[in-house]
Amino acid sequence: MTPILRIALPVPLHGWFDYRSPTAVPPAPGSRVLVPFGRRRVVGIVLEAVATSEVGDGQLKTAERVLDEHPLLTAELMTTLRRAARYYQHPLGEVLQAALPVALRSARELPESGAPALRLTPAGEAVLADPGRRRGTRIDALLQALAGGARTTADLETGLGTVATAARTAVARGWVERQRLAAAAAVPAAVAGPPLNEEQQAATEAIAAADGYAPFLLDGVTGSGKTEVYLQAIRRCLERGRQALVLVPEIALTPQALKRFRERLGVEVAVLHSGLGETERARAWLAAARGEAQVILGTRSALFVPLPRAGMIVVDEEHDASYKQQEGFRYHARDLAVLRAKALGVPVVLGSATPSLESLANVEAGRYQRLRLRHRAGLAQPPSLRVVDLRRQRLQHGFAPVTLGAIADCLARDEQVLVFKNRRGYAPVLLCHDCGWSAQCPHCERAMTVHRRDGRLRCHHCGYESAPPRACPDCGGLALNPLGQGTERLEEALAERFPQAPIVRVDRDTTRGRRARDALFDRLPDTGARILVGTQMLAKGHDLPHLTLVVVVGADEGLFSVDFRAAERLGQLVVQVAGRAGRAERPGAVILQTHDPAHPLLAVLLDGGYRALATQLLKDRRAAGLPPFAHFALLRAEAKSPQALDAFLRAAMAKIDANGLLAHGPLAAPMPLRAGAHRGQILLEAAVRGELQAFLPRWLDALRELPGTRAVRWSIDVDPVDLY
DNA sequence: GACTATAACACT
DNA sequence: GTGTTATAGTCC
Repeated sequence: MTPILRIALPVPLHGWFDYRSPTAVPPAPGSRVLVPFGRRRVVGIVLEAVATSEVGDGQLKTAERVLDEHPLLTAELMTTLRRAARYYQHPLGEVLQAALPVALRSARELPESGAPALRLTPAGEAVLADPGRRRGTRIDALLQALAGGARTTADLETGLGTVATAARTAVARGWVERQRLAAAAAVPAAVAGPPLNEEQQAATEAIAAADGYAPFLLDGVTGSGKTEVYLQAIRRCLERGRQALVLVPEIALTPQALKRFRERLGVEVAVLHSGLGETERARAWLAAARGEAQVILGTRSALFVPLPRAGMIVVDEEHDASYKQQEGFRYHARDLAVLRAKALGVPVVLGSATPSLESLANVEAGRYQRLRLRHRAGLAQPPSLRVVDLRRQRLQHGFAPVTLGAIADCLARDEQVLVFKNRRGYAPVLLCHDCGWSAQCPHCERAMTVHRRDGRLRCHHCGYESAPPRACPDCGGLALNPLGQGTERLEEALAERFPQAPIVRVDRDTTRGRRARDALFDRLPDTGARILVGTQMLAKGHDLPHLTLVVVVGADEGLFSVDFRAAERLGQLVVQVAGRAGRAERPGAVILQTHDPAHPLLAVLLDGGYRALATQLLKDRRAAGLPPFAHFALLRAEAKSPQALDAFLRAAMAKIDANGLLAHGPLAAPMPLRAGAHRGQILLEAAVRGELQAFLPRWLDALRELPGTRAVRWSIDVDPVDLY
C-alpha cells in the first residue's frame, strides 16, 4: 500500500491536504515535499504518514518530490508550532511556513554550509609584498590579516571592526576572493569577563542548576549586568554540549552586541535578523538545525530555529513590544519562547530592567522564579528624576526655560544631552491661524505631519505625501503655522539656541535602511555630538559614557492615551531612557516635562521607580479586570464600504454565544479610516483563558461561512498588545 | 491566497 | 455577439 501523507500547505486554510507518498518509505514529519496544488506546485510540510485517507482515491494526487533527506523541522518544533497555530488561531500551513527562512520555502537546493570567509589571491599577495604601494589603511589591515591564510569575516571583524567595505574594494580589485570556511576552523579563544557580584553569581547559579524546564525572570536595574549573567549561564550550557538561543529586540542586535558574545563565549555565534540576506539567514538557520551553531542570537523570528541539542533560551528586554508580530501570524515571541522551553525541557530566562506586567504577574502567581539584580555595576549611580511643570510657562519650541537651563549647564560641563520626543517630522499639524483649517490625509482623515527639510506633508499612517499649500485652501489666508513639535523641529530649535553644540538626530527619517542605522549607532559614541535628539529608537542600545542628561519632552502623551497599556509603556520608556544617562562615573539626571505634574502615576514613578509603578498598575489591572488578569482577543476588520464592514461586524457579534465571555462591539477602530479602508473591531474578553480558547475556533469557523465576507478583510489577534 | 467557473452587466 | 467586472467555490 502506498502511504498517505498529511501535508500542511502555505495557504490561509485550516486543516491539511492528503497526498500519496512518492516513496515507499514515507518521509518523516517535518520534511518538506513539493506537491501539485490546483494548477500550481507548492512546498508543504509533512505532518504525518497514515494508511488511509478520507479523500476519494480519484481525487488524491501523488506528491512530486521529497525535498529533505532529514526533516527540517524537529519533532519538538512540529509540536510547538501546532500548539502555536491553535493558540493564535492561525492556519498551520502558514505557521510552519513562517518558521522557515524564506530561502527554504522554495524547492531550491539548500545553500552550501560554512561561514563566509576571505582569502588572498596571488595578486593580493603581490600587493602585500610590495612595500612601495600604499593603499587605504583599512585594506592594508585586511590584506595583512589574511597573510596567514583564509579567515572568516566574523573572525576578521573581532580584530578589525567592520570589514565589509574594505572587502568589497579588495575583491573588486582582485586582491581578495570570497570562499566558505567551516565555522569550527575560526573559533577565537574566549575572553574572561569581569568578576560577577554576589547577585549576578546567585542568578547564574540558579539558572545553571535548573534541571529541565524552569522559567526565570531576571529582573535587573539598568546597568546591573544582566548580559554578564546570560553569558555565564550560556557558558555553563555550552560546557554541557548544549545550544543556547538568545532573542533580542529588533534594535538591540548590533555589531557590538554580537562581538561581545563571540569574544566572551569563544564560539561562533549564528546570527538571525531581518537585515541579513536570505541565503545568509538560511545558512545560519541550517547551522543551528545541524547542531553546529552552539549559540544562536537573533530577533523575533529566530525563535523558530531548530535546536536539536537545546540547553537554554534567553529573551532579553522581555517587555519589548517588538516581540509581538503585528501582522499575519500574530505570535508573541516571548510567550512562545516559554512554550518552547517547556517542550524542550530547558530553562528560559526573561530579562528586563522594566519587566512586563505579564511576567511580574507570573512571578506573583509562582509560575516564574524571580532573580533580582538591584545594583548598578561599578560606580554608576542611579539617575535622579525631575518633573518640570509646563503650565503657565513661556515655552520655546516646546522647551520650558528650566529645561533649557539644565541643557545649558550640562553642555557647559562638557557632557552630553539626549532629548527624547516620540514624534518624528517637524510638526504634527499644519494649522491655519485664521480659520482653523488643518492639513488632513485624504485617505486616513488624520493630520498630516509637516516635514520641513523635505518641504512635504506626510501621513504617518499610510505614507501619503503632498506639497504643503501656500495659502489656506478654505479661507485663502496665509497664516499657515506648523503646530506642535517633532524631532526635526526640536533639532532646529536646539541648534539655534546652542549653536556651538553639534547635534545628531536619530529617528526613522535619519536612519533609513538598516545599514544607515547601524552606521549611525556605530558612530554615535564618537560623533562628537553633544546633543542627541530622537524618537524611541534612542531609548535603548548603546552605552554613551558622556551622557548625563535625558529630557523627555512629551511625557503627557503616555499618560492620557486611550490604550490601557499606555502608563506601563511610559514607565518602561522613562526608565529605559533614564538608563542611558550616567552609565559611567558621572551621575545622570532625567527631566520629564508634563502638563500634569500631579498625576498620581507620575508620583508613584518618581517616589518608587518602575517597581512601585508596576505594583500599582498590577493592582489597577486586577481591579479593572484587565490583562494579565483577563484575556483578550481582538477581531479586526476592514472594508472599502462602511456598509459591508458594519454588516460583517454585526453578523460576527450575533455569532457570539459562549458563557464566560464578554464581547465589546462593533467598535470603531481608533483609526476608523486608514489608507482608504473603513475599519472596525470586536474585543473579546474572558476571565479564564481556556474559555476564550475553546470559543475562538467555533466562532472563526462561523465567520468564514458568513456570506459576502470577501468584501471584508479580517483577522484575529490573540493577546493583542495594541488595541488598534 | 491563487485560480477558475459563472453570472451579470455594458456596449458595438 | 464580445468584453469587463463582481462573486462564489475549490484546492488533497
